[in-house]
Amino acid sequence: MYNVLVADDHAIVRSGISYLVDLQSNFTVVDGTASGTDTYIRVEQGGIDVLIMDLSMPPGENGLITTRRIHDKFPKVRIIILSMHEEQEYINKAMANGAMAYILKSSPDTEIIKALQHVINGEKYLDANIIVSKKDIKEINASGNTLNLKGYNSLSKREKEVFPLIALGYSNKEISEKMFISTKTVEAHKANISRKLHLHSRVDLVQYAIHHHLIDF
Amino acid sequence: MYNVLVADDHAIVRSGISYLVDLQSNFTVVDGTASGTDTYIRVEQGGIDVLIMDLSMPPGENGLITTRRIHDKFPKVRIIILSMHEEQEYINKAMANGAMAYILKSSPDTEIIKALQHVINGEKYLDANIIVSKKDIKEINASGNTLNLKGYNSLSKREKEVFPLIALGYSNKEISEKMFISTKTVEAHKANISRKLHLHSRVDLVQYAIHHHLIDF
DNA sequence: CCTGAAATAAGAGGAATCCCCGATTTTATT
DNA sequence: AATAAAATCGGGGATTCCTCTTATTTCAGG
Repeated sequence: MYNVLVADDHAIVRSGISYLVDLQSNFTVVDGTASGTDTYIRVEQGGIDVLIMDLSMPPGENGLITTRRIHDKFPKVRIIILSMHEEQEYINKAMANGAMAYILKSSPDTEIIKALQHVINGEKYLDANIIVSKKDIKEINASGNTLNLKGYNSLSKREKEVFPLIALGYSNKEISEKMFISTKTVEAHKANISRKLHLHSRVDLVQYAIHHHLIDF
Repeated sequence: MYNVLVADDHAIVRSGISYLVDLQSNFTVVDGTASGTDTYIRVEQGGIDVLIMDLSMPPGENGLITTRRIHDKFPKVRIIILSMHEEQEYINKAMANGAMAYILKSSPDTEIIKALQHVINGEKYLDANIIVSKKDIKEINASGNTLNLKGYNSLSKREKEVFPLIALGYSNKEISEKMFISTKTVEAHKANISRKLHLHSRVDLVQYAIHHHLIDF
């Protein structure tokens, strides 16, 4: 019988997972935690074979850092990450920091069971619904090495003007007319923003703008 | 015996809620859905007394707009919103658009049970962990937060899926890959949305999506 | 069974964007 | 004054997007 700890900031999710895990004859959920620090403390107390953990548990320490800390001190604890994010970046980081399995919250319940069975056999497991391309892995490794911590403040005055307009859906032409400059200049600003902030698509720009409150809703 | 429909984009969460609800002697979960449009279609088919729904179900129609649509057409269906957001703004909008209860995902499971019992008695219910002032309650009852869905309802299911993706900045190609259709089909959906809602630019689309809460932030 | 809406998608032509390069002028800093 | 950064714009080719037209399949309603 393997003892399982469930870590998720949402009690409902903990209940759901606990129910699923307890249905398995060789697993039992012994506890639940709602934050990274609490999870670490609970693992420290011993008796945990498998940890099923969400990556995002605001506020406070997130699942990724907790994964790293627990894996360093208690390498025997198998960590299964249960996340809503299916971007390659999250998966890579989780696996690189000590996770043995990565499954999606949107996947059928059977994925958790599969992950449990794999990790107790010492095998890694990736959600069957995750599509991984070699190109993606290359891109992550390429961009991950060049860290830019400057962020938004590294943008110039003009770039800061252009940014929200892009996020709001204005075309290069519309922006150029609004600012009385050529579309070529808009292109330049746009490219500089993407380069400085390591954003590679319009979606990235929109998300960044939203999260940094460059646009109001 | 009351029939419950559970709507959440994460299968794990649906399982957890279903488990909890089925433990109650007078409630039974009859179905689960993962998107706003699917939820509406399921309610349309009948036999649903209570709907427990997440506010955020990307991509596609979100829970708020689905609440409004279902409440307009099927006012007898009691809607319980289960959300990760505890900001007053979300609560106000949900209640103003037809929800009978609002509970937090981070609350203990007992909150769902309390909400169920209240709504079948025709009473509204707010999560006990939410701090509400009397002033806030007045604001909840004010009608400023209600959505107007004249045009939106003329969109087809597929168009409602494409719309938020466009607003979030996805390119035709990215949308086509996400939905496993050709870029030509995406173009067709896009053109139909613009025609039906009389929106002529991407900015218009984004603004409409924001004001009608088609996208979650 | 017929009709219409919905979902799918192809072609063709022109507009816009993206991506590489380089260039000039203005502004700020040292 | 010298240097650096910012802001401006262009060329050219590849890609994508827009618009309009047409067409097939499926499916629900009368």
